[in-house]
Amino acid sequence: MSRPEPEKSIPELTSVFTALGDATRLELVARLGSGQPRSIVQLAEGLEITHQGVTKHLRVLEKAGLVMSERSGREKHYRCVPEPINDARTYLDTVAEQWDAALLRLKKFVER
Amino acid sequence: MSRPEPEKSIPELTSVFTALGDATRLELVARLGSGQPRSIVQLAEGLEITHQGVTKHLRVLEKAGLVMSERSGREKHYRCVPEPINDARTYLDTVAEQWDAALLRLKKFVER
DNA sequence: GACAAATACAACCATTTAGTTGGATATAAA
DNA sequence: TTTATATCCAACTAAATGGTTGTATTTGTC
Repeated sequence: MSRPEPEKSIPELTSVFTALGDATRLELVARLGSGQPRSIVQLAEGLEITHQGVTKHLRVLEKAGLVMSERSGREKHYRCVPEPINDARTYLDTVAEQWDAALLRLKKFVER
Repeated sequence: MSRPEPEKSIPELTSVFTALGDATRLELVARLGSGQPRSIVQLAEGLEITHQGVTKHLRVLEKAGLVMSERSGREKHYRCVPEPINDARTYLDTVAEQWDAALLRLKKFVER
């Protein structure tokens, strides 16, 4: 009945969703989930945009808190940070629950 | 171990995430979850943007498949459509699982 | 030391986005 | 029938976004 009370602030949530709202970044997210931390060139492998383009996408992910980076020699290694994804998941859970309930109420209402 | 194989296409997913990546639209999503279908003016109530602005946001939500609209007299009523939210949820579930596993592997690796 | 590789910084461009305003159209209410 | 309400369309603006290029800096390799 009550609206979703997010644990994280709305701005934090929107920045996570915005970060996920791009095909290239979803690809990076997928790549970072399949193993060790990876450098920018590694992550850019096979993508048809420049390294700079990838760097920008990684910065978006980093600002949203989805990844962390660490310098190692001349390379910069990015790794995934699961917490924000889980926050977003939790939020979507409550929204989905709310919407399902709303639809149930509506159905009953239509049946008089 | 394998990357998330989305049920829905990547473009569909990104448009859902993009639609959720805005505070006003998250607010609309919350409002639509708490009851009957609502008109544009009803949805715009209390928001400090114009009706046209709200209309635009609703169109983004509709293109992403998150809401449906139906004319009723001079009003247009919007209601929630849960499926895309659930698709997004499912996707985040697999990503989170993948990331947790990646972090576990990394931890074990660091411990030699 | 010279050269190659990985990243960083800055400027630039085209497109999209969030928002506005103004005027038109359709419907409901007086 | 006049008037008010709800939406729609189109044009416009400012800012953000996704991408590029060029140059510089650091670091590893020969």
